[in-house]
Amino acid sequence: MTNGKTAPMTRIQQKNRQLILDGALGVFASNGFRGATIDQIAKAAGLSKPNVLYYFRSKDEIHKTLLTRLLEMWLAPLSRFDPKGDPLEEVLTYVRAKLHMSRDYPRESRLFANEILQGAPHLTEVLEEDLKTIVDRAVVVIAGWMDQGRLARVQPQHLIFSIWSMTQHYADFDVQVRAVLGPGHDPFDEAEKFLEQLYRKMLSV
Amino acid sequence: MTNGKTAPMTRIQQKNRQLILDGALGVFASNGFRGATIDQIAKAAGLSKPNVLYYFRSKDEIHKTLLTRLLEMWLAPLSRFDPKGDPLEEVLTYVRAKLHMSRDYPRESRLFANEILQGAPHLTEVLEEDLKTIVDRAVVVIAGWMDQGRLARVQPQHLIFSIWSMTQHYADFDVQVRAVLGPGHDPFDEAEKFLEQLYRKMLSV
DNA sequence: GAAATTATTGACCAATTGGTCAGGGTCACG
DNA sequence: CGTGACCCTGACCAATTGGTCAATAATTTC
Repeated sequence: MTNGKTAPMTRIQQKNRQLILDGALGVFASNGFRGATIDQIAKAAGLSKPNVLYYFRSKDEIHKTLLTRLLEMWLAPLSRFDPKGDPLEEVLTYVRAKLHMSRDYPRESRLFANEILQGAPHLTEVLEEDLKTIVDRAVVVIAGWMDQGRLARVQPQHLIFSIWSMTQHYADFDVQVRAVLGPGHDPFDEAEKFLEQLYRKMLSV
Repeated sequence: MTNGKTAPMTRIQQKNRQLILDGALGVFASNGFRGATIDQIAKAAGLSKPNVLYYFRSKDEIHKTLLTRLLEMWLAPLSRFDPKGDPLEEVLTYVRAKLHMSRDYPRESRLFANEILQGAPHLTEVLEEDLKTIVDRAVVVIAGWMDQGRLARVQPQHLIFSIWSMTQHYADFDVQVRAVLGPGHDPFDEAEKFLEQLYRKMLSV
């Protein structure tokens, strides 16, 4: 039942596991792991607490499932760099993709931020294997462009960090961004223009 | 006793309140507010739980005290922009100051990040008053430089966001940064060089 | 449509946790 | 050196919370 690969899931299992994960995503994102209670998750999912624990062995398992699913989606765009494409446009496409993810999936961004902030207790091994591998591949592509003189030379890893931090900032620090801007602003729209300017100037040779 | 202004504090009060705040900073930073327990704080401070509650009425009060103190230190460098200085150097000085704060006070950075991530339940009013006021002042100075053609024109608020997000990233997402870089890197040293390049190119007219 | 399987829940438990309190120790100060 | 204010703690409490379980309801299967 907890094994997605072999055990065939009934319709009810499909539906309820999804309800739980959806509810839990919001609860974890806005309260952190320790701050989230199974009761809150159950309520958000529209189920009873024992019923939640019927579909997931523990709170930990819900959290872990969520993180695993999330990580795939989160890292996917990084694998889409095309060495044959126009370097600057490739980077800008990635920046936009990440920014739109922050805008459209802020709960996912916050869940991830929470986890990393706490020292990634459930992610350390994934971080050091999958993540590093994916980033390393992207770094090779980017460094290639720089070697060819098609992109200004900067340390590729930090270029990637800059994209992550600035785009995720608009999801994770949303309240702060809005408090500073005040009413009458569209943070994500403005951010998109700002980031395009920034990377065009920075990366042009 | 809880009022720092009028009531004179004994040596013991001074010392123990400081011990508690120091201990609590670490505990809150690495566990979040809900994840932190008074027992952990007491242990970190080397005091008994009831003794901690002798110096602070509640866990909330410790947290609030910490945030208030922190916010001052955190925002101070933003007020130091000198309209008469060299624009690019002024910005770079601020960037360096923030990066060094991330390096030297990562617990403070994480405490702050945790609070904002949870929607800033204890900071909303401060955020919308003090923070906005300070930022608005800095925005005026920066916009002035741009009007004089001494700095490339970008939206000043987002310039500030970019500095905050990229510098704090190295404290808040430390595990991720180190996982990606692997051994043999000094994240903060590299970041300093990267950020200098970035802002020089971006802000040069 | 009955048996077998799956789904659901109220009631409960043990552990944790924020906070209290009475009583005893310690320190400053006259 | 005595006394009042300050400091500290073991024992305790009520609320919360992760998780269990026996019993019941709903579905599927044959």
